Amino acid sequence: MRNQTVKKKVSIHDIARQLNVSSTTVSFVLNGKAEEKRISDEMKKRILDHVAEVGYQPNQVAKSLRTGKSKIIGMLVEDISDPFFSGISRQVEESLYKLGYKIFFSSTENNTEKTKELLNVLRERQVDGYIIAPPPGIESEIATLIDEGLPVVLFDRYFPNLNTINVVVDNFGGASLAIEHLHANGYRKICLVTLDSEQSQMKDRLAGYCASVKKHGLPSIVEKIAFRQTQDDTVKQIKDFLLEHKELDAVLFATNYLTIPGLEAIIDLELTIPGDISVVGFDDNDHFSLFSPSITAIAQPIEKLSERTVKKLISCLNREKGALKTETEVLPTALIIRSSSVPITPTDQHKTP
Amino acid sequence: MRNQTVKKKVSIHDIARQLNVSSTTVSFVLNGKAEEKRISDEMKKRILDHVAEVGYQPNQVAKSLRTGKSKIIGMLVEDISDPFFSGISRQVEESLYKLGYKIFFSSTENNTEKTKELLNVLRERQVDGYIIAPPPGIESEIATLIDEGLPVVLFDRYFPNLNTINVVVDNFGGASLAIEHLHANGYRKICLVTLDSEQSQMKDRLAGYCASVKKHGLPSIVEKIAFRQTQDDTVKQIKDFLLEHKELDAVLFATNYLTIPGLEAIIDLELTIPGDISVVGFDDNDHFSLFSPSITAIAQPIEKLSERTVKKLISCLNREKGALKTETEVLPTALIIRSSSVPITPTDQHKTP
DNA sequence: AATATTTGCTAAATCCATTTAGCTATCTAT
DNA sequence: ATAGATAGCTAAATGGATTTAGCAAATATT
Repeated sequence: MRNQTVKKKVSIHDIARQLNVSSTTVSFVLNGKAEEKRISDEMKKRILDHVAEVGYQPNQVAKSLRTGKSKIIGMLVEDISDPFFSGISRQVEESLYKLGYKIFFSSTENNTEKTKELLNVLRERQVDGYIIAPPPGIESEIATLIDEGLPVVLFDRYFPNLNTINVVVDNFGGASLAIEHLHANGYRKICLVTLDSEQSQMKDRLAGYCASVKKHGLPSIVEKIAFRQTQDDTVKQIKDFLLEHKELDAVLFATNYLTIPGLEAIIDLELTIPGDISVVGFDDNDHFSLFSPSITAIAQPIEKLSERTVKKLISCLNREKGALKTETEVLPTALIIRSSSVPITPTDQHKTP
Repeated sequence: MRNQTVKKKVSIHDIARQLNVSSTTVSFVLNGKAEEKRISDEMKKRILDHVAEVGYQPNQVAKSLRTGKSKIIGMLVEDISDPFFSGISRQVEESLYKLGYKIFFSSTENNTEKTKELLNVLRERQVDGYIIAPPPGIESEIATLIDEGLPVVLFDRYFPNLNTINVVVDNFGGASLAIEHLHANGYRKICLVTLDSEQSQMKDRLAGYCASVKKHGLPSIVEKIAFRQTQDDTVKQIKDFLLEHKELDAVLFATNYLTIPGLEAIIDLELTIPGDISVVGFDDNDHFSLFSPSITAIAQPIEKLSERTVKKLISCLNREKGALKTETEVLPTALIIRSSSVPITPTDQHKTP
């Protein structure tokens, strides 16, 4: 009659005691080892019935401690509130949930120190595997995880000199696609507004841009935005840049959180799209078709990316101690053509904004 | 020379053995109970130095098992890829991370059964507290958590007949704000497009709409959209609705994932905003200012909501067994006026789309 | 000097499940 | 009748921490 408020959870020992059997037997039955361990069908039934009746549920923490497995995956994204990452997170969570895994999400904010801490926390919690969009400077920590034989899959970006399993999109090809499209539509002074970043996805997009403009004998005009700055500063910087480069007739924004401030900058300057300047964004967005004009974009295959990432991780988790084949899977991007990049009209040709 | 691949983790016992002390002493020192337990400063230093040197880190799983605390919060949102929820998740994660808590996120998809399972998983994992945007039909499970004295904070929606701690926005007031604004700008046939849902936030928005139109003697025209249907079906339903109600001059969409299909429907019908129909969305979005026309919206205070939710949970977690005061905190919304709802012009008056 | 108190530390129990090693009783084969 | 096999179950160790109860030595008190 004492502890009414806090219901004591029943343990496997309570179950065993109530049935007058040993907890070993109960454990065997509950873990599907009845035959293997030669537990009689009668006993099995008795235990299962009673467990169902009292609604006993094993303490997962104790289980994790003993087995070293947690059925938890640690997932580190750059920013859970970014549509690209939250989209992937959602899909990954759904797939893994169906396989009985739970997920720890955290935002790294692309911050090396925070990520180190997060990895530490995940390790202490004995997560079974890792899905990571790594920030810069985290190579050695990732290498350590790999060395210890832990299942790790990197996505979105990776470290070319690290033997990891990676799932990324064809950033080089995506950027090329954008330039080819703009070029075909008559644009000749195409700039790239990108982040000042050494991460693989950004380097590849830059490389794709450079290769394409070079191929067509166009000038290479690149503006790099510092990573950690306010949205307002970014808008300001892009405005300044556009004012200094009045010759531009098109701009490719290298990532979704440059496209938005970029559009703001263009609107602030009262330039018309695509009359004064044509726009393509790397990374599509649900809303781009509702913008006016609608925004042409390089779409990343979010579903496919999630699916492949999960598949890789799962095969990693299930592998029988065998060495895991490290490989980088590259998924194709798609050009979604909308009105922000319609073919240049004769009268628009070489018009200065 | 054997186990090169799998580094054995050091335990507190290893530390104790290496220093020739008992693990009890090490534990006391590491948990800041040195004075309390009268451990000499000399011993304390010896232990701390050694721990730092070998980089020992306590196994959190073992710790959780013993203490019953996990330093993990379970957070259930409707959909982690929805900007409203991912925004809140991001903020909550950041705040709680600073306080040493990690978070389990999951998307309920507003699905009662999935949520029950999720709550079970969270309980088994011994999370220290819960932050939940509850789906319908989950009252008794929530009540159970409360009965067991577990820290629970509901947000965005709640159950009026349940004694929980809730943090929500003024949905009634927000909807009223929208109608007042539309009315003041000359609109007279204002409909509400909402979800067919009994959840508190939706009921309150509907009530706010009804009260406001009634106050001004306007007709009450409400279209309810089934919750679980495809975006395409939603667009179709809204189109049909608009075609059947050509008298409408303004529409309030009750939630962000109705505003987007709603705008699509309007574009498909080749209606102009706000010429043919004026639009206000409940729940603002970063992109609304870039739409053309830009979209007027009722903004929810995401930061404040996150902050208050975390604060409530923390005080719950830290409370000294005392009864927690159950209360519903209601935060104000703000009307962000943009061009989708500019004052009606004389020539527009009572124009039929 | 004898007793009481304080200091400084530790053995062992505990949290709850899994798993190894092994025991007893029954059955089979010779 | 007896050794060997098998069926059916369990005691105890284990994972890695925290925490209770308490011991021995040093110091203080009378």
